[in-house]
Amino acid sequence: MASVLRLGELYQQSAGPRSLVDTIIKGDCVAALEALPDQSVDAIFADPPYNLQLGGALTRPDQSLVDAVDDEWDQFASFEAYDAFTRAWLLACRRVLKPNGTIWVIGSYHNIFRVGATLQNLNFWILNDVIWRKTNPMPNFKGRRFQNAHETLIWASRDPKAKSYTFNYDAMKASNDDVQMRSDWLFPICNGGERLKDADGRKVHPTQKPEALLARIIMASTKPGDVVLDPFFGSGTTGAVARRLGRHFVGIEREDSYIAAAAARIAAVEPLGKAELTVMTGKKAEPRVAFNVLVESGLVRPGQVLTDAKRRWSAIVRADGTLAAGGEAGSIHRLGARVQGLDACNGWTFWHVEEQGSLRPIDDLRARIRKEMAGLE
Amino acid sequence: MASVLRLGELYQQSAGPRSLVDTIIKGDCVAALEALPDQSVDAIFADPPYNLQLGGALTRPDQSLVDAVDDEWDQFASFEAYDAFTRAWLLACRRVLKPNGTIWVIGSYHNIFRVGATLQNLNFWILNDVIWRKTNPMPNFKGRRFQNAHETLIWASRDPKAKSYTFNYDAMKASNDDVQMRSDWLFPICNGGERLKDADGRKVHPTQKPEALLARIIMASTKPGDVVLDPFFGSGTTGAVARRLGRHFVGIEREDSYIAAAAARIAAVEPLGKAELTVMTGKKAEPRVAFNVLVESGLVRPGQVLTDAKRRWSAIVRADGTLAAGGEAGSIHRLGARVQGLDACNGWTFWHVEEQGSLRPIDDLRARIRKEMAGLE
DNA sequence: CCCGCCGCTGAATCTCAAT
DNA sequence: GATTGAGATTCAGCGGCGG
Repeated sequence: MASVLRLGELYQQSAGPRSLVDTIIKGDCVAALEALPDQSVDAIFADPPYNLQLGGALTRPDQSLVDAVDDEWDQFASFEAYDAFTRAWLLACRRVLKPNGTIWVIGSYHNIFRVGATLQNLNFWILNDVIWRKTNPMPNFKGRRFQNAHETLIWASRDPKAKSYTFNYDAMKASNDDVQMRSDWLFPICNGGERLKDADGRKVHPTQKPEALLARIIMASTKPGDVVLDPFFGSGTTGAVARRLGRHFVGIEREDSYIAAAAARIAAVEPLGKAELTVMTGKKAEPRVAFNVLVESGLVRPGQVLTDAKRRWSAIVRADGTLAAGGEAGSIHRLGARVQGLDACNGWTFWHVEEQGSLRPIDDLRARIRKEMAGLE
Repeated sequence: MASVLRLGELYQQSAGPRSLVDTIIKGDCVAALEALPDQSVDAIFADPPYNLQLGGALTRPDQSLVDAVDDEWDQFASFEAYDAFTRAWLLACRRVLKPNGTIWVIGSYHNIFRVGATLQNLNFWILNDVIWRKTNPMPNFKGRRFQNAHETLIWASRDPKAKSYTFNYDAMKASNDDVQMRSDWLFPICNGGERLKDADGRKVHPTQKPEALLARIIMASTKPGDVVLDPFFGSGTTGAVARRLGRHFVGIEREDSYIAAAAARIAAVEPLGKAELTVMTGKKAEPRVAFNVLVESGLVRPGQVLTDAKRRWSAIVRADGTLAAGGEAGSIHRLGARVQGLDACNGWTFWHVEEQGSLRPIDDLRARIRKEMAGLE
């Protein structure tokens, strides 16, 4: 039986029969869940091990070493072992989830497909998959793949018949400039002051999630006073955000160091008053539009000739979204600099296309695309 | 055995042994794939049935009916049936894929988790999951979920050991404002003039994919002249884009109406010329020039002093094309690593020579040699 | 006090040809 | 197949430090 750590008297109303509310239960996820009654939590957020299967060490171009997630808890012998683990904790979660409750699971391509298939096999009903787009992901240092710039969340109800799950549609829409909240969300990764550090300045947990992500999840799919279970509590982001937003939490965690850090973190949280429990909206930057978007959209054709404003230089558009001129090739910026013999050049304003007899900078074409994308971040 | 429809004489060079190249094979995916030899295609793009499992009819707020994907080919009795189907066509694809080939599969949350898990079970190696963010997705009319604004693609190599798969990293980066291409892509859904319509103005295929999406995929992961297989050819977007971009295609499709539309569409495509199709490459593709070539050509003299960009370290050039510093000697790379106390170092960018008062990396001198060499060809 | 430069870092399945 | 060695490879953001 797992031992229970109560967080002082964070919530008076949690005393009595709901004795595990607002606590961190120390122990293995499946065993610890036995302490909870059937159908006792309103929502679940789960950030299970991703089973990354990393190879050797990875260095950046400056030869510094990437601090890999190589913790023991992320090691599985095989996909079968990972599937068995996934099935076990999802089944345990299913028992304690209320019939109209929903579950969120986050993962990467290493594990999320197995998690999603297992969810379906256990008769959970997927409501959405949601993409967390990272504003500042780690680059692909060796240039062998696309930059892995997102993680995937699955949001599912307990079973297909459940129609009365909580979804605060109007709050989501109102907080999103009065258009429906989409399934792709943009947030920075957790760093800076929010990132928990130990006395030596080292990160407390290798995969601490940003509070903004949990805030969106909790605001979207729970009501004030609801109980949110996190079976892989880690640094306690779910607990901190739940408390701030006037929800209750139950955390399960095996490692003492994580439990201690999470407990201190949550104790320091100041719950918001009822009035402030409205959703915060993220800033929207002007969408970045790269030159290949013009090519792919057909606004600029491969083979088309670009010139500068005075037709002193010209270049040919290639299908891969680069330019070629005089045996050289490169991006619109590099080649613009190259033909002029400069170190740098803004290709958007330098290169022009002919339209109805007059020259227009390709920046005008980009503006057209941006207009179509307006509001998409 | 499937029947074969040849698309006129689209490609003269495809006659003879490669008799199925640039054709649409009519038939069931798995059976038709038997017509292809082992390890005969460079890349695969697959847009399999999504197994949408839609309930009743869906109406918009104005009571108009949403034209749902309710085609017979999208109906499966169970997840088990869908898994068996997925496993069968992926195995057949695996056989015809070259060892260094890659496969793309697109799907939604209804099916992509099962597809991803099956890919892993069959020993495909996931390289990225890529998110197609839609600029103009259909709203969620009932307001019960987030707007489903994306689809997911999985990009995988044939097996984990395959390291030489095609990825045109430099072209992707150069066309993306000189930063790495991310795993989230923004494209409009296919409509307007690109959307195939029949004589009555009805869409020919319910899930026609945008050409821009296929263009990015083909430009990123194939070379000109490669063969791209699409086992669920549908309206032939893969074939049309492959032909335009100087790649070959093989399509497999069951329905005559789709085959006819695709054949007409592809026949109308104008392939781009060789110059427009040249793919941007990086240093890895350049001919090797050893440091001693610089010494032998006199660009660098024995006894000359090299330093790093900030003049923190220096070394002396020896006549044999090695460097010496502080009693140590070795290649430009080894010695660069040595003086910095690192495991590795790119000597070409680390070491500099003084020229007219300013420091230039010896990589610049190498570029000069390469330019002379290029003129000799 | 501010600005710029520099160093550090984040869930990462991350080289390749020659021998 | 394993080993060796050349040499190619990063984006956004935070914080510290110096001018």
